[in-house]
Formats: sequence, C-alpha cells, structure tokens
Amino acid sequence: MSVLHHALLGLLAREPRTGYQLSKVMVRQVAYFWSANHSQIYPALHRLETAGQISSTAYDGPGPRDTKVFTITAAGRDALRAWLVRPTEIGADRDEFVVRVFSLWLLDRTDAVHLVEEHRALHAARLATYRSIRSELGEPADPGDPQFAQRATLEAGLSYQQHRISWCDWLLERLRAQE
Amino acid sequence: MSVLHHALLGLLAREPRTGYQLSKVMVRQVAYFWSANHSQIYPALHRLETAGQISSTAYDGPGPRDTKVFTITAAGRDALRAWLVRPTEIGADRDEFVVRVFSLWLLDRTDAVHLVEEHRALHAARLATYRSIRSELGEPADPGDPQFAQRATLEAGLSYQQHRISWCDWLLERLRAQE
DNA sequence: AGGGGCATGTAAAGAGTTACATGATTCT
DNA sequence: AGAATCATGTAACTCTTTACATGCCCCT
Repeated sequence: MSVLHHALLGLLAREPRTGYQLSKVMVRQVAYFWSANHSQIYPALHRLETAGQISSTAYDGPGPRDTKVFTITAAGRDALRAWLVRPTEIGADRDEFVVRVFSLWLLDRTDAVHLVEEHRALHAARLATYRSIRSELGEPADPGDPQFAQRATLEAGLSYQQHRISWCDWLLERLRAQE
Repeated sequence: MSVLHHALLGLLAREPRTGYQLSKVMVRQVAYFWSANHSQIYPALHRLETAGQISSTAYDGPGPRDTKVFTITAAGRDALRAWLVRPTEIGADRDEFVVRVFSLWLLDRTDAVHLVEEHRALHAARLATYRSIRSELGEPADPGDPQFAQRATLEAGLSYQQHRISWCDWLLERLRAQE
C-alpha cells in the first residue's frame, strides 16, 4: 500500500466520504504535501475495499452509477496506525527549482534575478494563503484531536514557505552584490 | 524533456562525463534535491543524443560494451538556458512524513513523540553532513561560476533541514505539553 | 437550452524503482 | 578464489498525469 492509500485512510479515519468528496480534497492537497487526481483515487479505493480496510454503502445517485460512501474499518485503522510507526526514511528530494538553480551560472544577472524573484513571489503568495488559514484555525488543539494534526501539517507548510523565501533572499542578496 | 534530462545537461555543462559517472553522482543526488538510477539515466542520455543536445565519443572500455563519454553541444546549452527561464510553478508537494503527521492523533503520546524524534534525528544528521560540506566549499564564488550555483543548492539543503528540525521541535513541544 | 456541479469509472502514456543481465580489471 | 569497481544496457512493475467517457440535476 502506497502513501496515497494511507492519505485516503487518514481522511476516512476522520469521517466517511464518497470518492468524489475525497478527490475534491486531494486535488487541492491533503496535509499541504500530497495531491492526487480522481483517476487515481477510485482504483485506490477499490483496492482498499478489497483489502478490507474500508467498506462502502451505495446510494441511488445522479448519473449512470451509484454514489458510494466509504467508511474506514477497524482493520483499516490498525493498518494506518501500523504504517504511522514504521521506521521513517527521509525522502522528499525532488525539487525542480533547485535543479534549475544548479545551472544558474549559465544566465546573466538580470535573468537570474528575475527567475528567483518570480519564484519568491509564488512562495510569498502561498505563505499568505496559509497565514489566513491559520488565523481561521487558531491555536492547536489537544494532540489526540484530528484538529491538532491538521494544524501541525499547516505549520509544516508555513515553515516550509518561510524557509523558501529566506533562501530566495539569500540568493538575491548575492546575485545583486557588486556587478 | 523532463527535469532529469535538464539535471543531466546541468552536469554535462560543467564537464564531459560517462553515463556511469553521471549515475554515480545522481544516485546520491544532484543539487541535493534530485536523484536517479542508472536504469533511468542511460535511456535519457540516448534521448538527449538523438535530440542533438549532447554528443558522445566511444572508447574501448572494460566489459562487453564500449565506454561512452558525453559532451554537451551548443544546442544543449541553449535548451538548458531556455528551460531555466521558463515560468516557474511551485510543485514539491509530496512529503510522506507530513501525511503521517496528518494522522498523528491516532497514536498515543509516547508513540507520537518517538516518531517525531526519530524523524528529527534523520534531519539533524543530514544537516551535520551539509555543514561539513559547507566548511569544505567555503564562501560562495561569483554568480557566473558553477561553484556559486553548487553552493546555492547546498544553501537550499541547509535551510531545508533547519526548517524541518524547527518544525519537529514545534511538534515535540506540543506533544510533550501537560499529559 | 446550455453550463456547471455531482458522481463514477477506464485508457494511455510518462516518470521512477527494482530486478535481471553481462563481463573485464583490480584489490584482498 | 572471490569481492568490489568499472561500465552499459533491458524488463517489469508501480505511481502519476492527462485524456476519454457517461449522464443526472440544478440554476440561469
């Protein structure tokens, strides 16, 4: 079972949802650090159901097919807990922009500055979004509460955007130093 | 052409190398934020060569096949520059650990603390490695120098690890607050 | 009448990982 | 004699993206 499967279990552990509802959440990211399309989600749900980690009840829905609401089973909860405590690895290499910066010496100063400024602006915008979400969520709840976990992932996003912005500033400072 | 292709061009823009040398570098990450296996690299090099962005000279090597040294062409350099200045997107969602934290409320305190501590230790170790590399590299060179770009990607790594560690500390502080 | 949202699926293609395969030279 | 390093490739599989496909209901 992949990260996607566990992201879905993590959502269903909070409340039952349909595949459509799950995909609406996941297209715009769960936990600010994972996304998926509906075309990936429907097969993943079928696999989870076959494995007995979720169950579904079908209602008469619009369109040619039934609407299915998925619920996590006790086995699903156990599998999710087991996945959580597996030994961690670091992962999360893969950042296209850093690969670009690796070849930044090929550009002249103006182009380089422009590139980094553009990138900084994207992260600044994202940070602003996250800050407004934070002001809605308020201070973190008790660690046993799903709200706490939600708030913690937001904090990861906030911290990440800030790191990105200050790295861009580090770069810009040096790119703009004496011609 | 994908990020991998441009990572390879970025390496070959510095100096000619064989596929084997490129894969040795890329298995352990270019720019601290991208990695690839040799099985991906060889086909990618063939595609770059067909596209005229790199050229190769074959020498009589060990084993059943020739040893090929790849050199970037003028067209390859141009393609790389064009890729650098393309409008940026943000990308870099996909962080497995944050997806785990999204379900952290399912664990009891001791397990949760253990998980985060373990993760923090990995990032602290990585930070220590990066710091020792920094002390070897010294202060950044001129932005027109490949050494500057190398140093800039290291700075991204340093900044990223620090952000990760302080996020873990934020989490641990709250997980350890009153039982 | 047409557009958007609800709702579910499949197919094809690209990107990445893991495993298979070969064989020479050098070190222990 | 065996292991490690040099050196290059292919095959099978998983994960992700993009596109195709259907059809009801509600709002304007």
